[in-house]
Order: sequence, then C-alpha cells, then structure tokens
Amino acid sequence: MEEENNIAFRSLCPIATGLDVLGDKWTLLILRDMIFGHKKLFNEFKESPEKVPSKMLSNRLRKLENRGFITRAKGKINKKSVYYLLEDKGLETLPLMVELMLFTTKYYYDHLGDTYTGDVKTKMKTDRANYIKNISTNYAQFKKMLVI
Amino acid sequence: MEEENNIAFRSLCPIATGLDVLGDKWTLLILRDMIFGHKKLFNEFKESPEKVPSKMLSNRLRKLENRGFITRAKGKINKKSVYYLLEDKGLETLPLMVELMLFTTKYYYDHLGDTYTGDVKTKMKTDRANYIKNISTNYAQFKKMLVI
DNA sequence: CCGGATCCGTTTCGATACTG
DNA sequence: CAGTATCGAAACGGATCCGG
Repeated sequence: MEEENNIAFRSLCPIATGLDVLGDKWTLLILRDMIFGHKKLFNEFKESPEKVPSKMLSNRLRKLENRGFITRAKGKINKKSVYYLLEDKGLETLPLMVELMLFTTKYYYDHLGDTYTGDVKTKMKTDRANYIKNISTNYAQFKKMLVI
Repeated sequence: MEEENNIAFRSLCPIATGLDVLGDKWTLLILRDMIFGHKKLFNEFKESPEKVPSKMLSNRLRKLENRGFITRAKGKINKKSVYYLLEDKGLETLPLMVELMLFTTKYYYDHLGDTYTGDVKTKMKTDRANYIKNISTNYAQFKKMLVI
C-alpha cells in the first residue's frame, strides 16, 4: 500500500490519541476562551455565547486538567473562587486555534466582510508567527500578573 | 470587558460554527485518511486503525458531504463502488491537520524518537508552507488521475 | 464482495433545578 | 461562585443483516 511508505501518513495516524480533547467541541471552546478571552472562572466560561451546560463544563474542565492542558487553583484571597489557568500544553494549542479561526472565517463568515474578520485574518496570514507569539506572550503576562 | 474590544476574540467566537465537523473525532479521522492516505472507498475507511463503526462512518461521510467538504460519486466502471473525494473545503483543512499532527507528536509521541516522527516534524516546522503545498498538490494529482 | 441499514443495550448529552 | 442532581432525549458502537 502507498500509505505504508508514506512518512506523513505514518506520523499522522496518532492524531487519534489527542482527539478526546482536540476533537471535542466543548474543550476547544474552553481553550479558546482561555487563550483569547483570558477567562479563568467557572462562571466566565458559562457566559460564553455557546451556552455550555454546567455539567459539560465541569466535566471538560476536569478532563483538561487530567490531560495536563490546564491547572486548577483555589483562590487565596477570594476563597470561594477557583482559577483555571493554561499550562504550556494548553497554550500550545494556539496554532491549531488559529487554523480553526482561519478556516471558519473563510467558509462561514467571509460574507461579513473585513470589518468583522479582515484585520485579524490578514494579520494571521501575513505574520502568522508573530501573531501567535503575541497572543502567547499576552497570556503569559496575564497569568503572571494575576493575583489569586 | 477586555474581550469586547479584542478583535481576535470577536472573530474567534464563530469557531463554534465549524465545530460540528472540525470538533468531531470521526470526521477528523476521515479527513486525515483522505488527505494523507488518499482513501476514497467505504471499506478503506473502515480499515483504519481506529476501527470506526460502519454506522458512524456512513453518518459522518454524509455530514461531510452535506457540509461541502467532500463529494460522493458512484463508480462508472466498477458500478458497485462509491467514491468519496475531497472538495476544496475539505482539502483546506490540511493546515489544521498539520497542527494536529505537530501537537500530537510533541505531546504523545515524542519519546518514539526521530525515526518515527522526526523527519516530517522538522519538514513541517522548517518549511511548513511548502509541505502543505506538496501534500495538497499530491491530492489534486491523485484526484485528477483517478479513473472512476 | 461492497456499501451500507437496522437493531439494541449502554453511554453521553443537555436543559433545568438545586445546593454548600 | 462553583459546582451536583436528576431525567428524558439523543448519540454511540458492536453485531448483524441485507440488497445489488
């Protein structure tokens, strides 16, 4: 078979391993909210436009924690708060998020015009590496400055 | 709120629209098999290591067809065959696949060493654009040469 | 043989309600 | 604020069956 000798196919096969997180709607939306929205609290995630049911939310947050994408920290000042923060593994889904954004804006939102999607699209296309680095640095800053 | 003025967040929100395909394990695996394995027949997909149940397979093939990612063509020479082929929309999930591969090899298969993942990883990182173009061209060639 | 459809027990979803 | 409890509806997935 052709694919037996195809290095690309051989090393692609294992994508299945990560798909219980990266092939799931809710975990992707949570990661999006953390990376781009700097969300960190249970109720912040619940406010997202997609209206994740609280059961799904707690389930997926635990999954993300168990898989090492995020960490959970109980508030020290505000003892009733629980902070969910991205680990490296979680933040490194950013390039994938960018592709998700590019694909979605192209095939589902192109008609909305540049006022809605244009700026970030051209930014991502013309200077993808820098765009990713900036968003990533932003999150690292946010995390460092955050007083729990 | 910070995110209200964040163009990245505003245009990222709509990723949800595409997640019924791109946030689903089986559709992603089918797209992988088509893009990298040049699979095209029902039974070829069934042979994948992840063992997709035939019910899921037919369901997801129909979803991919309905969303415009692939087309379905009945065989003309071999009348009992049904060919599933990528449309542009399907092939353009390739950059996303590449990120999925990079992430998965990094976090789940790095210990396997370069013999398994190294070649394609460095290739993707150092010459990502060219790698994508090559895989894409390969599929276009395959599709053009295919006698149905 | 190929491309599914059908059946059926099990799991998951998701909406609403409720609680420490 | 950060979750559980509940419950009917939907989806899953393994096995089998079926028409061409």
